[in-house]
Amino acid sequence: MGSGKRAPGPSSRPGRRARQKAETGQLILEAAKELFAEKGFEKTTIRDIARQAGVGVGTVLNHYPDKASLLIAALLGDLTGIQEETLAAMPQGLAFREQCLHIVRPFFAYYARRPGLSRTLLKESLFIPGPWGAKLQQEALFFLEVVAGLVEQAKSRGEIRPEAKAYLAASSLFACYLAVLNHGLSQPAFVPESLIALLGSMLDQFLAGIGPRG
Amino acid sequence: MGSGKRAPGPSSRPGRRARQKAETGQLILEAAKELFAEKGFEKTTIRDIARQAGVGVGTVLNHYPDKASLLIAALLGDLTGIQEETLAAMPQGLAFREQCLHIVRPFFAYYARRPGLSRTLLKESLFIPGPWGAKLQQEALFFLEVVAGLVEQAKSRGEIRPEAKAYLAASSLFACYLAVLNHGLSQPAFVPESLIALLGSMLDQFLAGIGPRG
DNA sequence: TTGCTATATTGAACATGTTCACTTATTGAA
DNA sequence: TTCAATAAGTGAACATGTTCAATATAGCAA
Repeated sequence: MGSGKRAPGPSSRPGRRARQKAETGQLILEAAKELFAEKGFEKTTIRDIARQAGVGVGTVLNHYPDKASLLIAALLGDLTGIQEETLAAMPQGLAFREQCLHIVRPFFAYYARRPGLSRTLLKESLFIPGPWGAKLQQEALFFLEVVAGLVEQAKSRGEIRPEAKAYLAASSLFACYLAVLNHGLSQPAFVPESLIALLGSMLDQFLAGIGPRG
Repeated sequence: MGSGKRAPGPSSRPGRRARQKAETGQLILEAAKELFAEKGFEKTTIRDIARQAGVGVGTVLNHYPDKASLLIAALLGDLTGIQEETLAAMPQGLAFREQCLHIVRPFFAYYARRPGLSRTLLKESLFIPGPWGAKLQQEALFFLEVVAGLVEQAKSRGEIRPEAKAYLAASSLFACYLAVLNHGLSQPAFVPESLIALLGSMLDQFLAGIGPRG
């Protein structure tokens, strides 16, 4: 029934197949990005994506196991890009608190530009099977490592007590980040500034502790 | 096409309609509980539920706006029950840390008995529209209030410094609770004990703070 | 060139959540 | 009692994510 490859092409040298597959995958991804951005996740059907990419429906699901994976694929590149930029542009001499907020700010700005898709990403990202779910989780784990590293650096500056468990602290802070993000996305309007302020308060409290001074 | 009410019944006194509706809703809810518990959320179709309840497909969706709401309805009663029991059975003289863990333990035990449904609940509970989503969120907010109240009590016992912001602290702790829950449900086996231990460590760190002593 | 195998592609078929026009029962008024 | 209005109930129709057997191509060996 199918007509095989879309564009047979004249050349038959080795590597052709892999290149074709990569190109098709890219075509699908571009179409998905465009349509998700334009119409949102739920209003975009896989058939829409296939049509826009000039490809059969089955081909889309051959490259990405399900629609949620397609969303992750569409946004993950942006997210890792933001992460890299932000870490590369980390100013010197910032306190731990400000370092954390410096990382978070561009992410919140990104979410603010596409609250609908961000909502869906946050929701769909939970318990996703397959390689794309794993990639997203890997990204989160890398995030954790980064924050844990910042904690260690802050220790050496005397900003954080030496006996504090860095990874545990990073986990708690990441939990707060996600909770604040969830709260922000649950509001009708996503307001990054107030969310950053909220996260800042949490950071302060976490640094100071709430137990009796001693 | 439809045959109207399932059991017309002889009596026609007022209030009949409301009672019938409540009964039908209950029938549907029981069927949903049973099937969700037996086959899990995704393997249970709305048609299954309708058949088990002896009711048409449309009737199910007339009582609950969508499948996710049906899951919330099926579990929410249990959750509020656990909450009430746990609060009523709170031992006297417990430290704040132990009070928190005392509340969390029965919930984790509940999730451990149905990890699949708990996963789905956690995922589907994000951004659910309609009355059932609101009910679940209300439940979470009540939880927050309870923890904030415990913080205030701990203040008066001198266990928590007076200037600590109670609601902010409760929010951070709830965030950690959710993150630990998510982590546990992401593992192949949900092990309450180790999760409780993890949450305990977070509580300790949160009470002590990680900033320099002074 | 000629076959053979593995792989990419395809759309029809399927499963299932959801919508909706229609039927029937309840209720209160005439 | 009769009847009009309202509400509850119903399943066919629909929309869409996903599966899969069929098909065509690429890569490669003889």
